Amino acid sequence: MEEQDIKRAGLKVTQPRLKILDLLGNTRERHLSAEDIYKILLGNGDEIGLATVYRALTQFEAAGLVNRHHFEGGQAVFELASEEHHDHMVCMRTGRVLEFCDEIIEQRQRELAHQHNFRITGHSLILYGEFLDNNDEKA
Amino acid sequence: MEEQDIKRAGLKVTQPRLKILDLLGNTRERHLSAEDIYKILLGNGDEIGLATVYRALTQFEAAGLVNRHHFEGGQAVFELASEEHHDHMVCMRTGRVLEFCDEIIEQRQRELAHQHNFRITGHSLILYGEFLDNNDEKA
DNA sequence: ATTAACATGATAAAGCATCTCATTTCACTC
DNA sequence: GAGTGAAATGAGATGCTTTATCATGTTAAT
Ligand SMILES: [Zn+2]
Ligand SMILES: [Zn+2]
Ligand SMILES: [Zn+2]
Ligand SMILES: [Zn+2]
Repeated sequence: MEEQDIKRAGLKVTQPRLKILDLLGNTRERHLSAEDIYKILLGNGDEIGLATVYRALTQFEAAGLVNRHHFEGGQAVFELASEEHHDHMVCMRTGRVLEFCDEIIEQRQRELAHQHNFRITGHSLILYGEFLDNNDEKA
Repeated sequence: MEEQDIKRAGLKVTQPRLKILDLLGNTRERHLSAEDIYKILLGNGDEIGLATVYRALTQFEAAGLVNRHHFEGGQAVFELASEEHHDHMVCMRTGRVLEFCDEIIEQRQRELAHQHNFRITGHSLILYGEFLDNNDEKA
């Protein structure tokens, strides 16, 4: 339950925080910008401020509830943190985002880091391009 | 010669453009932000505007002379385009950047894209962390 | 040298994100 | 359930990076 997540993060359980987590968990587009979230909630008739959305997302990120990604051009996007790590393919035509995780790549990153005496704390792998089939925004 | 590069890009050969390309080619820190470049040139006694730096870099990027990267936090960084592609390890402690290229990872990216009917037009792979040896800013 | 197109740079403006602060809400006690 | 202090909210101001505007200056070809 979202309430437990918020409490575990050492934060008060408030309406804005619940609304944001609920939205992130129940939208079909996993990756939303702060402004997306703000506008969707406003559209739902909820009262919320953009500053609150940014604040909550930053706190959720610090607590490991949410991940932030900087896709090319524009705002950062946020998604509910999933158990297993993944990277992203981003369609420059439709905005569609596909998640993937490849153990060969992940392993290779660790090897390269080790070779260079580098301790990895995080990484970002994003493939930009376009999907050749057209089942993009259909159902 | 930088003059040829600029002409080939369909741009007029001007002092600011020459200075910027020259700086990018002759500094030991390959990866510089627009403001870095602006300040270094000012410090050299050159007269230049920040807007010109941004404009020139954007034009150089469009011409393939320069690559832009969005490392975490803050400004984009620019570097002279090298013949062969590479990715980056970024030290969060010192700012040191190490370039690498791993054919296994590159190949795997192509395979994954193909599997998902995705045509890659570009990608970004950045490892964040810290170097464990301390030969960071020495020599 | 003339000229027309292009480039420059100071400043304004845009876009994204964070900060400020007066007011409200939460969580806990009695 | 009312009282209380701490934390959170939201409107707006502010900050930071980047782009747009536009009057002036420069380039390159005649
Ligand atoms: Zn990964
Ligand atoms: Zn994702
Ligand atoms: Zn690569
Ligand atoms: Zn590089």
